[in-house]
Amino acid sequence: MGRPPCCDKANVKKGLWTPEEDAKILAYVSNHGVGNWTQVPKKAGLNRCGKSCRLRWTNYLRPDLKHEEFTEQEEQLIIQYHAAIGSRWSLIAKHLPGRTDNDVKNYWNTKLKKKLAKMGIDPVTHKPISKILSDYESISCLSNNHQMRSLDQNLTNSFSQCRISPTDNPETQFQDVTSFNHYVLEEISPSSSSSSTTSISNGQTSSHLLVSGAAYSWGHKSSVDPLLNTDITEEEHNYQGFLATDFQPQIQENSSQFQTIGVNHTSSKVTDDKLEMADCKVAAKNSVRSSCYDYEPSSVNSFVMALFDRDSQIQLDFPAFDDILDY
DNA sequence: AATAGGTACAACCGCATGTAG
DNA sequence: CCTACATGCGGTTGTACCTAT
Repeated sequence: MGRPPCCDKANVKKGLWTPEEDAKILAYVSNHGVGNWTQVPKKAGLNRCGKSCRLRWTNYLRPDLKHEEFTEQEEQLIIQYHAAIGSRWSLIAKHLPGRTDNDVKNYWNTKLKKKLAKMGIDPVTHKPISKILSDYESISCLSNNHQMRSLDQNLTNSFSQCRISPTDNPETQFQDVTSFNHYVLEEISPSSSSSSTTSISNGQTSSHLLVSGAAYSWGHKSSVDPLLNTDITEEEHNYQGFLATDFQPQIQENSSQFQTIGVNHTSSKVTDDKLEMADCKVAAKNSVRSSCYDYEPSSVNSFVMALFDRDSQIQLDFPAFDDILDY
């Protein structure tokens, strides 16, 4: 029953790879191509686990990998993606040509976390640390107080809200939607409680939505928090300025991955059926949620609200991640 | 020169999911 | 349909190198 084991785990070599071992992997791949990693140790003459060989190839030996320092632009992209989707390193790495998930993860853990902390920004929530601390103080004051019930009510409300993009007219963001099936979201403005209609094509690719979403969440210089619609702190303003300064998503005309990233967010077809399914699902769910919008942010629970709020925003902006955030 | 502490990053581990048999 | 392995992923560890004392 089942397949035979890939290797004898007790007798395989572990630890750093030697140049000779690297040469064997490279020779094997150039002769046989990539894949069938369980056979690689035997055929390449290596005393390693196939899984280890695959990892060495994907993280280090692949010819398309960059081995130089991360650029300022890559750094800002990582921060923006992390703010939007958290530590989904493989997803983030897909948008940084020549970088692996391991590269991005290591760079985040060794450099970027510290850099943000120095700026007074919490690397987990991407919110000012001073604000988080004051929110924790406020929350701790609630323990003997029946305000907890209203907090609970507000959390419930946060799940059911939709919010207007703080940037431009959505119609300018999603062009050419008529060529695809598209879905209509009823979105309720938090300030006016009035509704407007936004057409979102299910033909958007996740990469385009990612960049546009991250850019308008953090890349503008407004003095209003795009998530909470309240005044922001100095640290937060500086952080947004830091991300916005000289930042232009890289446009590579001949690269399908980055072809239409930019200010227009022109539509492009999704080739992955799963993405289309996710878009449909979220569109339907959001249209239901929007009907019961009734939430006013308060300073007491703004930290917790910000977390749930951000996830709601992500679900709107990045339908492909719906399953991840569907708690 | 010795060594303790910090840093960077390669590699491993364990889990979840997909799939061959 | 079930079992066990392959694959992909994120978290963690190990180790080489650097710097300060």
